[in-house]
Amino acid sequence: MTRRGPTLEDVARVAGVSRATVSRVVNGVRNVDPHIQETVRRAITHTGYTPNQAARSLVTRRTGTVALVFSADGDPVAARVFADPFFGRVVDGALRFLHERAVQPVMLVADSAQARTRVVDYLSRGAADGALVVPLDAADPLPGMLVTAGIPMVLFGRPPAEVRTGFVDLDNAAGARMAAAHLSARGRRRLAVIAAPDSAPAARERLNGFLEASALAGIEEVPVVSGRFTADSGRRAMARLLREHPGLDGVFAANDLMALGACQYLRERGVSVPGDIAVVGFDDSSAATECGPPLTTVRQPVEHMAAAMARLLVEQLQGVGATCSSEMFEPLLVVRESA
Amino acid sequence: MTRRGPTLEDVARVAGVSRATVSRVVNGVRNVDPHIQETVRRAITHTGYTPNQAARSLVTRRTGTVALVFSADGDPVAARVFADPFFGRVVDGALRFLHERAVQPVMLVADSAQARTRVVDYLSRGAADGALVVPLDAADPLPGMLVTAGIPMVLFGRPPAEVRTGFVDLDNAAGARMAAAHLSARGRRRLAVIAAPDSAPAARERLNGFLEASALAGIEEVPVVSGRFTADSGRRAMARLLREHPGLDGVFAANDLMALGACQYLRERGVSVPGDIAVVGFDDSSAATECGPPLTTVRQPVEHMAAAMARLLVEQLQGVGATCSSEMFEPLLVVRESA
DNA sequence: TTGAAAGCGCTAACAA
DNA sequence: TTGTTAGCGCTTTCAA
Repeated sequence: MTRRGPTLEDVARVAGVSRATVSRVVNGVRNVDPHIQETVRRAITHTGYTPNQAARSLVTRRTGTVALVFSADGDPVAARVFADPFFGRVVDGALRFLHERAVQPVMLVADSAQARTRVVDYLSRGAADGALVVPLDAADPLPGMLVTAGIPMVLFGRPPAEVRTGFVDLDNAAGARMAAAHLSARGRRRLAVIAAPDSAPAARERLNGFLEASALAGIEEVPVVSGRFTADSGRRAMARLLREHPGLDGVFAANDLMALGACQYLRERGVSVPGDIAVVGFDDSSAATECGPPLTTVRQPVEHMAAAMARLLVEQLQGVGATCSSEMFEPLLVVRESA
Repeated sequence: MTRRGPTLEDVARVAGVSRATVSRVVNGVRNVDPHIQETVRRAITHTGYTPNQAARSLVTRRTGTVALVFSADGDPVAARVFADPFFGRVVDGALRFLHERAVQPVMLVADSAQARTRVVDYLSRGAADGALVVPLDAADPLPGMLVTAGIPMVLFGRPPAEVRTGFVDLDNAAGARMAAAHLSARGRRRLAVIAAPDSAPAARERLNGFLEASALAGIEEVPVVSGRFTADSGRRAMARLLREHPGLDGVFAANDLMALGACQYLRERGVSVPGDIAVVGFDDSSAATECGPPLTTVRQPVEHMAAAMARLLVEQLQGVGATCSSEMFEPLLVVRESA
């Protein structure tokens, strides 16, 4: 199993030059006689030479690789990540950018304490130059661990205050304001919110933005019930809202999955959406289109955000950017049938 | 940006021993005095030492890393891979196995000629020890390229005859025969198939198996419409079948996502499933249970297959297994409500 | 059981 | 413009 290919030395011998010259040709350093360059190239194809990454990294302290990490605190990440096109959009945006920069992206999954340790190890050993981290839950300990380990990284979503790192994020409050404006423009006056735990900063911003815009529209009393980002928690929240506030005509949920749960519950109870109650979600994930009826929701420009995340990391690695720069993005209201 | 941590040398100095001894402790080689072991361990935590992967790989010719590659010949892989729970199961099965063997899996995406070259380069340079390749189309050139480059690899699905490599595969024809037998046992006689492009050998085997078993049951005329493995293509195929063959009472789709799309369409048109038309899928992915009604489907033991793929590769890397061993798996009919 | 020393294959100063 | 040389940090003989 010891694949031992030709080395620089071998190529040098064949080409009749020194190792250094071959290295220069391989790495495209100028100041090499075009004629010799040609000879060396021939020798390279002739020998079938491929650079050894380990040897290279040992001296450059670089791998040319960046990790894209999907991280969650408890459940199997794979089942979640590979069932929601949202993540496909993240991958697409990040990979496209990195490819253009000749940086090789590798994807990692961290869905247990053990897996997190392994990921931190992997990066600490220098197997990749930095990490783009997509945490599925706000309470995820991985970002903190990476900061502590001194790994260059950029996060998808604003980190907790104590974790100092670069990130990209959406103007969640603005998105929520759009949702409120849309509902009130459609004449809905008795609004409610299915929010999410305060531990997720994005969730709080969405709630606050919605309340703010409702107030501006003259709607003061807006009942709030908290869910946990899951469809099931959404349906439960909807049940409670319906029980305690029977006159509702509009609901905003802090993500699509909860909006989906709410719609399911309403449909089962014979409440028409949007006839009786209009529902607006957030994310524009696959759940939005699969919902019955398709969700009106607030869309994040995920691909752009992912590309920006990659750019921030690359700049940081090149020593151009700061280690903590961040970038904000604007959401977009997508009107479908639910509101 | 030159993260330069403590080295073996530093630890050795602190512990008052030689580099070699520290190396032995780090790598758990026996024949080290327990007392000294303790001292070294203390020195390691004290200095915050982490091994340098490049230096290590340079001498061992190993990275302890294996690549899981998703590969397709044309379209953006990410959008497809991250929308089909099937791939989540592959990832889950492979990762679980590799984690237990202390092998770090990294996932790569190869969806263009350029990306393929990069993946081959990545592996040729020794950034990972081998590859588990999941080709989305049969015409995919990547497996051939990797064989040529001498990269240890195992494929998901049987490769073309000219590509000599290890693989795992499902008896797709047998699964499709089960589907046909089930439908005809339930008294369905007017069957149709939502197939997939011939470029996917698994898809062709499923189609052939179904037609073969239908013929055996005395059902000769079976209309076939091709989808592209997505829910949306499934709903479109269903629409066409319904239009062109209004008397259908049973449909077999080459994967669950297309079956799901078909069910959605039927429901919308007020066609009862399975009352009017029975639907059978293939895969038993999470789409099967999320479908309304839950899908009767042919289950692939995907996790087992992926684990086997990982095992074959690891054995090959350890010099235990042959470079070309393969393993076949049997499908299982899972009867739910749709047929 | 431990240490000394020889590389692994490459890049990058520095000389020529 | 090219070659010489000194490491990068680690594992692994080989002696002691």
